[in-house]
Amino acid sequence: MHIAREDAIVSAVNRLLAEKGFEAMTVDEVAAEVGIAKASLYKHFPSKEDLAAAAMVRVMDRARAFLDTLDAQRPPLEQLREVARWTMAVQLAGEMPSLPSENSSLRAALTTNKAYVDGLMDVSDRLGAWITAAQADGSLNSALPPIAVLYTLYARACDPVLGFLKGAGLYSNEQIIDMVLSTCFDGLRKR
Amino acid sequence: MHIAREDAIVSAVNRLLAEKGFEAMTVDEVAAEVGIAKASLYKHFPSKEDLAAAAMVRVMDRARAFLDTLDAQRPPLEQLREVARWTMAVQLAGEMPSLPSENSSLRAALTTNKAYVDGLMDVSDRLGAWITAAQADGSLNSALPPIAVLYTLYARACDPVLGFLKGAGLYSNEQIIDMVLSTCFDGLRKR
DNA sequence: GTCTATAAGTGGATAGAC
DNA sequence: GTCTATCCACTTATAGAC
Repeated sequence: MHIAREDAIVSAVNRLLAEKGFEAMTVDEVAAEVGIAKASLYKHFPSKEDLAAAAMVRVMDRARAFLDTLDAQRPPLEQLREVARWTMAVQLAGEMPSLPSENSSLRAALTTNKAYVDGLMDVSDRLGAWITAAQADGSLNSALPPIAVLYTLYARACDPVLGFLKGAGLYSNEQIIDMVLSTCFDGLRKR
Repeated sequence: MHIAREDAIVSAVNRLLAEKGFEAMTVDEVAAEVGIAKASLYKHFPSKEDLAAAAMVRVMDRARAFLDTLDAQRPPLEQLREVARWTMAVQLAGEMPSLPSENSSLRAALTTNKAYVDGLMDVSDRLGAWITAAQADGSLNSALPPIAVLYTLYARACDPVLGFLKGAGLYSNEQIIDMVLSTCFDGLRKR
């Protein structure tokens, strides 16, 4: 009923955000995709920003659920690689919302959304633990500040290289992910 | 006179595109920054897309001019590294237009703009030659298709990691560029 | 809660005088 | 070529009936 409908709304928002981004997505489209009137949407979510925030909260929840499935016994660098693989798979599946990274009304709305911020903090803490562990065991470059590693991993979720390579039409999704994983962890230089 | 004014227009467009992106930039803002009426703008450029295309053509010209300054005697991998460094410096200086990479009216306008396409092809050809040379001399990972390397380098021009690290406020522009250069060419894994 | 209808505002583009 | 003034399509958001 109520929850199911809001779930359908968030699904539509998530898909449209992945396809066109926040600015190009219109509330009319969301309502049309859900099959309800626009005014009804606003009974569930008070603004377009809140719609996008709800989609981001869901993605963050999906990420945390994925982290829960990982085998805690495996080496930390492997965990990080699996996380990067997952984010790229989500993006290639057309399920990763694409948001403006700066100077937007959406940024302010997101930073004041407790559910989103809490989720982001949780994910960052878990990744941060693996990063420091991987640097301690010598598998990750210790010259890089952990924050730079964290951002580099987050950036895989919106890497335009995935879309470019997909557009080239020469490689499967798995090949694309493997190539970008290679550039991310092994670098362009020959090992 | 005419040329100087159009140059001022393109400069304003370039700055606003770097600051806010194509969709968030309004033609009113461009006119206000140049100090002329909006209708006058449209005497010089027939559409907002053409404004952005002109900015992209200028960036492409700047890139080609930079390529001309490189010492052709140096190893190809060094050339590629210098190109990546340059694109990141331009971005950090707030002079790199940020455009939607897909599904936009702008994409169509750009692909039919001969000056832009020619410039892009020229740059791609020059980078492509260095890429294959670097793979031949063993300095660049030969398992990666050259197109994947090319896109990876292009992506440095719009890498959100630069802005994230700048926002952290802990590092200088030079440090940020060196870190991202390291992750790009050497990878996250320990060497 | 859902709907139709519309308010309120914005942005790209243009008409027409000078 | 530049200006003022305006048009028109579109978008977010809301009012009010059911």
